[in-house]
Amino acid sequence: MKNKKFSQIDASIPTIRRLPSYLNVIRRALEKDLKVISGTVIASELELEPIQVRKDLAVTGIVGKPRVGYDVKELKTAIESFLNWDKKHKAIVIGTGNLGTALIGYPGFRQNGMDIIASFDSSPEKVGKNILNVQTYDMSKLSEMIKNESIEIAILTVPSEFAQEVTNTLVDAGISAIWNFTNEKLKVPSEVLVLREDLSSSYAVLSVCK
Amino acid sequence: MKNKKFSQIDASIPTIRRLPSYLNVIRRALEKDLKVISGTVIASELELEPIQVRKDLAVTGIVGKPRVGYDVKELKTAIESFLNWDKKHKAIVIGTGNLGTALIGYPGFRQNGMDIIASFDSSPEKVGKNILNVQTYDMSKLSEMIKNESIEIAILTVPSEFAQEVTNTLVDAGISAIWNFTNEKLKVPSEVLVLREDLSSSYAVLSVCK
DNA sequence: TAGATTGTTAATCGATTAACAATC
DNA sequence: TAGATTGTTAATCGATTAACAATC
Repeated sequence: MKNKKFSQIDASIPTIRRLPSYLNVIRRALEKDLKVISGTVIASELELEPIQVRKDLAVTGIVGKPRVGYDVKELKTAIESFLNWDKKHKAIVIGTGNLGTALIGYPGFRQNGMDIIASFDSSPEKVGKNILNVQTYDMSKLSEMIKNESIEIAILTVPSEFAQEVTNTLVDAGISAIWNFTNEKLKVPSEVLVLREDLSSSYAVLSVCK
Repeated sequence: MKNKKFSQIDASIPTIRRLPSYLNVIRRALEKDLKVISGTVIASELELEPIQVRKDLAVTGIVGKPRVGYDVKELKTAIESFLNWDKKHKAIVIGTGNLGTALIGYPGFRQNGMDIIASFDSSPEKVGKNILNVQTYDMSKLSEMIKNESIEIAILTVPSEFAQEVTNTLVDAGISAIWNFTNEKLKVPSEVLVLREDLSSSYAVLSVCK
């Protein structure tokens, strides 16, 4: 694989967010045994502009062939590598309600390097249970697990009123990224990355846009 | 409530997405019996720029008082009305797995006008079950329900491989908005609004941004 | 070859931020 | 009154889109 120049981390968030869709299309092309795929084709499948696809793909360092397109295998590798989806990312889920359980089973995670190694809940009847081979522990074990297992991502699906309290524990234990599925605005030190998955804001878009 | 001029629907998507957070802060202020709140205070609670908050709030038609801020009750009403959260929106959930079940129970929906009146599943052992007073029906009833009950929003949480098939049924029955929780790019006619809730793209951001 | 596609440089578009007069 | 905050107009910033030469 020729990476030629290493393009700095100059990918915008919108670009990063589109890459998984490209990867979907490309993986499907690979299943169909296509050797080569053009930005034009990817764009039309996703109803995007070809120029946007080309610009986005460029950040992964891929080099295409004029008139032909991109080598499918090479492109798959380039995107996976750019996204770090070719490496394991240890994660935990905090709160094993329906949402937490759904996320543990989400196929798009495991397929792409996310390794959920444990879940946590404060309810005694959930502790000790096993969800798709993921063991549920008591909250008191949270801190220890983060420290000992070098967890990268904490997926937070507890009820909103406990969100900040749990976050404080996570931060003290040295977590580096929190995926926040609650409606709470979390207060964290600047070195901790919080990504908010905000269903209310999406619902707002639906409500306004008809 | 003085709405003065009716500002066209010239709110950007990012603005619309921020409004629910403002509403959260404002509702909390109301619980504390505050009469008035400034954009500066809202901004600092959410770690945003005051100018952004003022600009965003302006789209709701609210008029503040220099040196004082906004009337809390008036502002709450203005945002709720702008978002159409003061009206009922009939919705259905298709696919009552863990994710569908979680969404049926999501408090931020019911509180803000979303009225989930039914759910659908293809598995016989789920049909007839009751989740938080929401009845699960067989998929064969889907089309009829949409037509008879004037459903506005279909929340799609079926496995990806059935997403397009179900979508076709929804579109044929005359749905106007689909909230797509699958990874599938849905093909719909241009008059149907599809909002994709894309966990893969968020996971990509987390993976790249450390 | 002719023509489709890439990749780069420039133009456009839209959202965020800054500046500041008006105001209570 | 003095000073904090609003709301408007202008400037900046960044992402998307357009144009086009290079190329296989």
